[in-house]
Amino acid sequence: SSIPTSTPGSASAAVPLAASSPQPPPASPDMAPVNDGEDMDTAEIARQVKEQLIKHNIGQRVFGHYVLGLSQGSVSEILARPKPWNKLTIRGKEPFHKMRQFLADEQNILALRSIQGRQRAVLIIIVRQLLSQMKSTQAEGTPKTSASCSPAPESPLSSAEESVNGLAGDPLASQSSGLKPLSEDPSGGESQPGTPLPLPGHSGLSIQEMVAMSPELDTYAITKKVKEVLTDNNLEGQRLFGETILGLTQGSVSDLLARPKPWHKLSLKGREPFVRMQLWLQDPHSVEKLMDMKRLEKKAAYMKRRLSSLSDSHSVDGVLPGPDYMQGSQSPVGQQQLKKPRVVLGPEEKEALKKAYQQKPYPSPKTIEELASQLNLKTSTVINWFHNYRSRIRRELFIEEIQAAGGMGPGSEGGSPSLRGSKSGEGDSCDGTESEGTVETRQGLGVGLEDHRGACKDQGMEVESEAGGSNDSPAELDCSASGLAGPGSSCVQSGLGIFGLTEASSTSSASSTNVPARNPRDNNLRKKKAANLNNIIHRLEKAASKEDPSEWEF
DNA sequence: GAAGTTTAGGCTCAAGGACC
DNA sequence: GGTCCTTGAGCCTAAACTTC
Repeated sequence: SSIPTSTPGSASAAVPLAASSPQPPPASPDMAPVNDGEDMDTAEIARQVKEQLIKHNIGQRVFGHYVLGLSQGSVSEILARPKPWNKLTIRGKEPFHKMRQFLADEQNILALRSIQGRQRAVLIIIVRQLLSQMKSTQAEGTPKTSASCSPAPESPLSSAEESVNGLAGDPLASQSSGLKPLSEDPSGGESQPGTPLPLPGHSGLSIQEMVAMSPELDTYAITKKVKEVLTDNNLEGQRLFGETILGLTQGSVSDLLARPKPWHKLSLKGREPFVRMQLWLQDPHSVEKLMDMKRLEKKAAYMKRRLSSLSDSHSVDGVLPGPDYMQGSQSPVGQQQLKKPRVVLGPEEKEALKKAYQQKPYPSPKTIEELASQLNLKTSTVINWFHNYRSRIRRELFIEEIQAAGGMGPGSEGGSPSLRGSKSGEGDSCDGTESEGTVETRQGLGVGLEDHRGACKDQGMEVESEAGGSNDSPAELDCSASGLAGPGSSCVQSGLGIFGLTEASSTSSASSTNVPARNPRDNNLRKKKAANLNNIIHRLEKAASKEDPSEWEF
């Protein structure tokens, strides 16, 4: 009700999304007076707007569309290079009036955030309708196999389709976008990534809807719990769990479990596996089902072996099918020839790239060219390496921060899984720990880490400035004492709202015994960073907790 | 201001190698 | 042989930048 209506001028530009979309929140005529007498700090307004957009995960497109009635490009321009007030025309000043108005009332911001959420929900509903139409028009006689419903990866519907089908109780129809079209396996014998089992309960909601409505989940606690459950039940295989429950490959599961990202750093899509894990943990029959799958797989593997041994004995002239032939029902040879061999960088090449990274985390095209020619690599390989390295360093660094923050997360078990048992010699972990392997062995070294911190400063990743040195929040406090342990807290996420994970992260105290002592300088730095991080998280959560997902309309 | 292009980040897959 | 970890690469999206 407090959302201002659009101005007559901007109304034409601000196109409503759909009939179900809410009232757009642009400023009303009375709220955006063009008062030429006043002087506005356009840079400050732009900065604050930017901050709010980032904080609330609101895209420039949505903001421009609903608040300013401008395109994303224009919003980017205004926010990145706001002109001084005195150089703006009356028309040019209008967006700043609207932005100021937007900032003035938190309801506006929250409304816009819910619009963003609802846009996604509306999309899902549209896709759902399209799908049901498609299904009804499809020939009913065609037997449904996992392959027959498999969307091409490039299909824009594939992801949403998977989400819609995935929980609609139709496991056969649920294929993720990760599935390659060539994976059509009429036998359906092998489980594939992208065929997660239907999730328990919530049958009316798609996974995306659930993700959108989910309160903040403690990703560390969830992965920890999942690992525990899997280990306790002799279900260590990441592949089975990934393909059956998450619809992901083993590699992805490994990554997720070893280096879970904090919830607030994940996009909606990135949160999906965690919601799936959370729902899986809640299912009383989850372990049973997975064990059944394991048994079935074993049986299938046994049958396959028998079959292959039979066919071997019948093969003519020693023409033996290779492993690829066995895996894919289509085309072994042609496919094999099309496949690019994986590039494996040698230690010298990695070393050279790392050195280049330390000097410049964002190398110019010229530098990339030079590096590529020096190392005899393709430029795309060099670009990809930098891309991946930056990304992984960020993640490793964040985990480090969380560890330092007080034993939450992977560190509470005696070191991040990514740090635990790193391969001898290989030691290419992005955290700069090289081959030291464990946290313990890193004790006292601290060299690589510092180097990377330096590098990340260059990238503007330093969080210290974010806190602005203010210590008025419970930043320095231990989570248990800071009052952050309530719902929505990332420190002790014991109450997880509708998803209700229990005893999450109950082992925060364990860290005190497992995290080795560091040198004082390192400790101070970590404490300071952790404090700032807590501060940021606290402020974000405080803001986020004001919005009640149950009020969302779908 | 709109539209097109470039760049970076996020997510994921899957190959290759190491470990058990 | 099965499993896990690491990591190069592909694809998608959002933001920034450029052109008209």
